[in-house]
Amino acid sequence: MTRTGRPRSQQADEAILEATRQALVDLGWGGLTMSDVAARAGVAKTTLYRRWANKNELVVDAVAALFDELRLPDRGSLRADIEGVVLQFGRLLERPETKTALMAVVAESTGDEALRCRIREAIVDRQKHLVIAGRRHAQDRGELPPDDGADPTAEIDLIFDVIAGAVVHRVLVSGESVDGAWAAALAALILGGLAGTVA
Amino acid sequence: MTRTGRPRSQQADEAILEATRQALVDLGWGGLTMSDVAARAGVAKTTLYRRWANKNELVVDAVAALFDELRLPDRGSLRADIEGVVLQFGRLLERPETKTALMAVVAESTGDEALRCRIREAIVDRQKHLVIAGRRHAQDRGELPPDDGADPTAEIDLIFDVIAGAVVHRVLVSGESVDGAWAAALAALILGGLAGTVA
Amino acid sequence: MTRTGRPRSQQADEAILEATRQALVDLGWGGLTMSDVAARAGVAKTTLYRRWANKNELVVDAVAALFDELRLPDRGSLRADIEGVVLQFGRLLERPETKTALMAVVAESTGDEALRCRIREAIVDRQKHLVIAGRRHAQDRGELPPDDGADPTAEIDLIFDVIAGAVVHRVLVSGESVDGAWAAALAALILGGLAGTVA
Amino acid sequence: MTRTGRPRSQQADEAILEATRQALVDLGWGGLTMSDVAARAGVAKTTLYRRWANKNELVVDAVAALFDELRLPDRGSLRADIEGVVLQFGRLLERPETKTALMAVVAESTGDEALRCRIREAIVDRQKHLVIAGRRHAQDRGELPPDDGADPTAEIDLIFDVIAGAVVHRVLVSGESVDGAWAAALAALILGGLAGTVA
DNA sequence: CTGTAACCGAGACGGTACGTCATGTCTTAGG
DNA sequence: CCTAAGACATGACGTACCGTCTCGGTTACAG
Repeated sequence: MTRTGRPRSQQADEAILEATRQALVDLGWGGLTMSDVAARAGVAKTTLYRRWANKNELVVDAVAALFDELRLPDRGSLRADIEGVVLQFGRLLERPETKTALMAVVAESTGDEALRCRIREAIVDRQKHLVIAGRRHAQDRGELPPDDGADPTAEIDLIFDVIAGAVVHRVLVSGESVDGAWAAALAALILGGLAGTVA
Repeated sequence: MTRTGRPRSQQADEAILEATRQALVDLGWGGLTMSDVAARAGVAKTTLYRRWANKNELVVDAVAALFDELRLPDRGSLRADIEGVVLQFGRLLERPETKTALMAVVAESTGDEALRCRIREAIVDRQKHLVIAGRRHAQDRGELPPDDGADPTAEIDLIFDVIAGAVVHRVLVSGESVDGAWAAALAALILGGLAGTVA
Repeated sequence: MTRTGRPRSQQADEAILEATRQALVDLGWGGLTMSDVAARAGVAKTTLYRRWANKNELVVDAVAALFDELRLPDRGSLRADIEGVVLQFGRLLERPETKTALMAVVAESTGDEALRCRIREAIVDRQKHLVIAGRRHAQDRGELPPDDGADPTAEIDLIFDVIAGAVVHRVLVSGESVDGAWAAALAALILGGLAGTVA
Repeated sequence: MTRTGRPRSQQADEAILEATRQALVDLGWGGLTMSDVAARAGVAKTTLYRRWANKNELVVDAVAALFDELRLPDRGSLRADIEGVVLQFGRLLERPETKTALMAVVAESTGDEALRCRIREAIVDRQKHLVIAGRRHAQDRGELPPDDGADPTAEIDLIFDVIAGAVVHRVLVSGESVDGAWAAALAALILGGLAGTVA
């Protein structure tokens, strides 16, 4: 089977995603329209719909790219690692394109299993990996006990929900920023909690 | 200035809010339309717009009523109080009308200060009150030290963001349910954290 | 059954039909779009579609109004009556809005029985009435024999197809104008033909 | 200058024209699309556009081929010749591909001089030739006087507009078929008219 | 007990975005 | 140079919802 016909323009893809992010900043989720994105990207609506079936999927992909920048360098201690990831995630969520888009697509994903999967793959799993990496670093340093054979999934999920949930809630619901003091307080709470549950 | 003219129908209000919740269950946030709500409530669109300026405000009020049922009975220990409120909040969020609506209005509130205020008054403050009450109960029992004169706001906000954020994240983003075991684990983490920060 | 709701704007109807005729002059049949008509009429597309289901029906109604002006005053002789109606019909067809629209809707009416009916009622029957009236005038004057009891429908239809067809063909297909000389020649041919068939 | 490169496929031309006629039958003028014609002909759109600039020209050529079959055999009398050509033309117009296409391209030719020329060359002149031939036959037989030096163009055009117009109008506008009786009646009218104008 | 003012239903209104479709051009790989 | 395949920019399509408005008609309080 030979590939035939004109190939899709790769540069159109990136132009569309960038236009989507810019439109989110300017107009918010509710004001974002496919026509506007197409116009900003210098692309026809058809081209846009050929790649993404609807607004939700487009925005997920556009926003997902922002999560690529999340990293977990070894900062020398579990406390520093937690503070680092909290600050990083906080700064990411405070960007207007993330702020306006993330909750909206999560809301739309209720009752749309395909969208939920796309979000999980593109965004959630990428963050959860940070928790797993941080845990491994701490075990290597001896700050946390090594795996005892029990499944650590539940604990990882809990820590993930606490960290990500707290940051999301503070930024989007409470509407306050994530600064060093708050990050330190959250890290202290979690460290205490880990010590308490371990003991 | 005397109020004259035909008074507004009080039963229309409740019919509209109930119709809104039902429509959210059936159609989700994206599929909900004002016309549909009006039709379900047996009411003209005019009547609807006379009371709520737009979809967001209507949904906030419709959903806010659900949060009235949150209570913090004294369960005898801080641990039990936390587990109780986590389970209560989890069950509330797992209802389809809450699930689909809450994140959506939060998303819309980005860049809409009036909407953000309405959400804060109608929803957020109502939940935060639970944290404050639980803290006072624990102090009365001697589980937590009494106020030392320092402003406890920061600590209350942190605990609130952690509890509410973790529950929201688990239910809406991770897509898993809040059961007794998870509630116990979260309560344990927070209790350990409080002990650690206090010590 | 009581009439309820806001009544339709009668002035919108006429604005739309006039805008349609003007758009036909400017753009021709192929270039005419519903959006453009709506914009010219200062009316929303919805308003337009509420009244006419598609381009064809709209144009039929817009053009039909032009045929209202066709009259058959008694000019004193059958020859003069024929010449008069030929000239009138020729002038009507030479107007750009008629020229471009008439054949197009006739073409579309192939395979659309509803459209064919609409055309017949709104346009064709209105013209055929002129032939019937002219025949009666001529009988009153003694130029044609009175009805002998036989059905005159076939003869009327033939004369109608010859006159209307010849004018349409000359103007639209041959692309030449209908002037006095041509009208006289056509009238002479028909008068001769009538005499021949009668004799 | 030598012709180089791959030569055009001659069989593609006929496949396209035949596909066009078939598509006209199935979909009518309004429903006919270039993509569909290309698909039916098993040909790429590029190939189609390389030969015909647009839909109108393609359809003119596709339909014009049908007019090639018009003939005027000498049937022995002017009356028989007229009846013959009327019946022939009627049968041609009653074919669905002709019916739906002819008026449509005529309508489009309003305001498109190039298209008008193409129609005249491909279709109109081919028919008018029949009138000229019939006239010459009749003169040869002595049924009509020989040319007296005056320009017969006006008379030929009139007869042509009357015959072609009447047939077109009966079939397409009145929506009735051209049968022997009607053809005879039309022939009688024209013969009477010729006699009357000559006398 | 009659105004009158604000309410009510219904539904038409001007807008705007939707997602699809057809047009005519272009860019590939291959004949 | 032609061909098939198919992506491209453009722009109209007909639908749906928005939030406003205009109707005729309905309360309930005021004079």
